[in-house]
Amino acid sequence: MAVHVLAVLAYREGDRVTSAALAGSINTNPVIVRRLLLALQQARLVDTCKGPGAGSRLARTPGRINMADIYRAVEAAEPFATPSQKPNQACPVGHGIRVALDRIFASAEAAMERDLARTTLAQVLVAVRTGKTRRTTGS
Amino acid sequence: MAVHVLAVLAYREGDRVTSAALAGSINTNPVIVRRLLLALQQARLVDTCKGPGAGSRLARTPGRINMADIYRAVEAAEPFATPSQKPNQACPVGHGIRVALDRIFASAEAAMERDLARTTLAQVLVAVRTGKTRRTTGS
DNA sequence: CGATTATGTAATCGTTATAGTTACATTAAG
DNA sequence: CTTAATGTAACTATAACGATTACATAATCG
Repeated sequence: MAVHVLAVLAYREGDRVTSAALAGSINTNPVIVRRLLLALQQARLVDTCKGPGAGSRLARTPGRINMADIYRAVEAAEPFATPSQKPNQACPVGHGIRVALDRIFASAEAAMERDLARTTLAQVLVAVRTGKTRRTTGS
Repeated sequence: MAVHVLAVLAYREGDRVTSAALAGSINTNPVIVRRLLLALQQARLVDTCKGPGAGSRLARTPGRINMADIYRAVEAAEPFATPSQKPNQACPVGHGIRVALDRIFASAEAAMERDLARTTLAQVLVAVRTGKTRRTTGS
């Protein structure tokens, strides 16, 4: 959903857009959009002003924002479910499994982010217009 | 958590283990374990028998089961949140964004699975025992 | 200054996913 | 037939997320 917000901002390149207008495009509530914008502000992806005639706009050109930037800005929690309860420490497997899995999952997430980084917001905008996804040619 | 189950099974290589015993190691309920085992059975990762003295064991050696196998067996839904409501189709961005994002996310997930596939259950077992994670040397 | 416009933020509700729990049917071994 | 195990359904609890309402705050413009 964060991508949608940024895509609309990219569409109106340069213009400031209000949270109400963004919410209209996503079919949601302005408050939801504002909460998203807070995260995007902290990540220095958007630039928001208050007051009449104000709103948000991209902090950089769409070509310099990639999907990994957005993912990191928005996705606070890990994509892997962390069990609420600790495993049985008495069991030889339960004892060390957490650390081992954390490493593996961190690596997997890093791989995913590397892939996401290959697509910029500008490319998403082109894909939205044409219906086809274009990627940077592999390294 | 599914990894934990399989790691314990790998630890007792060959032996059949009951869901109650597995639940003891994970500090959870036997029913939870059985629900996991159902998914692992469908993925042909474990072999389960009923009756007294029965239980589950690995269907292949730990060296021939990797993290991507387990991930695919267990993770039914996508890791990316799919908005409940459709975007506003009247908006030029809302119109085509779904398709574009689906492709990007599918690619990212594939990248993650490729990374997960680099670690076998046997390697996890070694890591659990030694406290260090070893991976296959990059391609 | 003061009215208007927009963001920031808290409180609350509904939905969904997952873990957990209890209960019971089913199957296989002895 | 008894017993030990899985298969499965029903229900509860919890957490995450979207949605909604409400209100404080800041900035522009008359």
